[in-house]
Amino acid sequence: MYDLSMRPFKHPPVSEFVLERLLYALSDPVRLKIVRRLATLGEASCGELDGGRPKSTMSHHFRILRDVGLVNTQTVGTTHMNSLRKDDVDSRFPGLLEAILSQPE
Amino acid sequence: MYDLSMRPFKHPPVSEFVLERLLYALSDPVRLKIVRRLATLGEASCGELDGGRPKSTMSHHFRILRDVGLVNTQTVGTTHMNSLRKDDVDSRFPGLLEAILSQPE
DNA sequence: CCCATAGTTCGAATATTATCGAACTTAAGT
DNA sequence: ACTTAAGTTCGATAATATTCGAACTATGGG
Repeated sequence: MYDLSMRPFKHPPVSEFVLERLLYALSDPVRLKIVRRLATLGEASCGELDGGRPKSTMSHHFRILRDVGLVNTQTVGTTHMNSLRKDDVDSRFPGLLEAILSQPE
Repeated sequence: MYDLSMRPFKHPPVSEFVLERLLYALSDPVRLKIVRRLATLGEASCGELDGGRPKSTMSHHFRILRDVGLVNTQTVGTTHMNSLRKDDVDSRFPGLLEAILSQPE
């Protein structure tokens, strides 16, 4: 009973970003890798970033990344294009994303 | 059957630090606050940092902080003195700790 | 209109985690 | 010795998370 076009994803405003939740989101290896790849690719569909993992698993991780404000997802045709909310995260937590993503893998 | 003096705490070498685990450790509000206070105090006993929480709970959190390499604990008399392994963390993850701890509470 | 594609949602199993009381241990003081 | 102080460890419980299959839903193409 859900409608993709009528119910776009909820993206929290910057004012609702919470440091602890952001750190938690990034503490999962799968999610950290997603964020890393988005940082280099600029944007990517969900399918491009699964490492052979089931769609439902990836969908779960993307939702968490969206919920904490790290990722923006927009529907383009049948695919969901994801990108980092870099400016938003930077404005709320200056230097944080850079400090984390610049660390060696 | 444990012996405090014979079994000092295990502190992982810098080479074993793992970014994801460190982020996870800091994603808990209780632990993040411990680390924040250690950053300002320099060092503190376990008791000084409980927020009225039971000792067993605090002991749990300190162990996690030790296990990921964030905190050093040494026995001094009957108390355990904790301090941040700032230099170690910095050497492995330059700028990370600063970036996290400088964020507004 | 039918079908494939892309991804979400639901449900359930499994695994981790947080919290705390109770029992324990060591060091230090009396 | 006895007692207190400071933490740790154990055990149990409750809350959360991860993973994935199955069913579902738009969109776009033939």
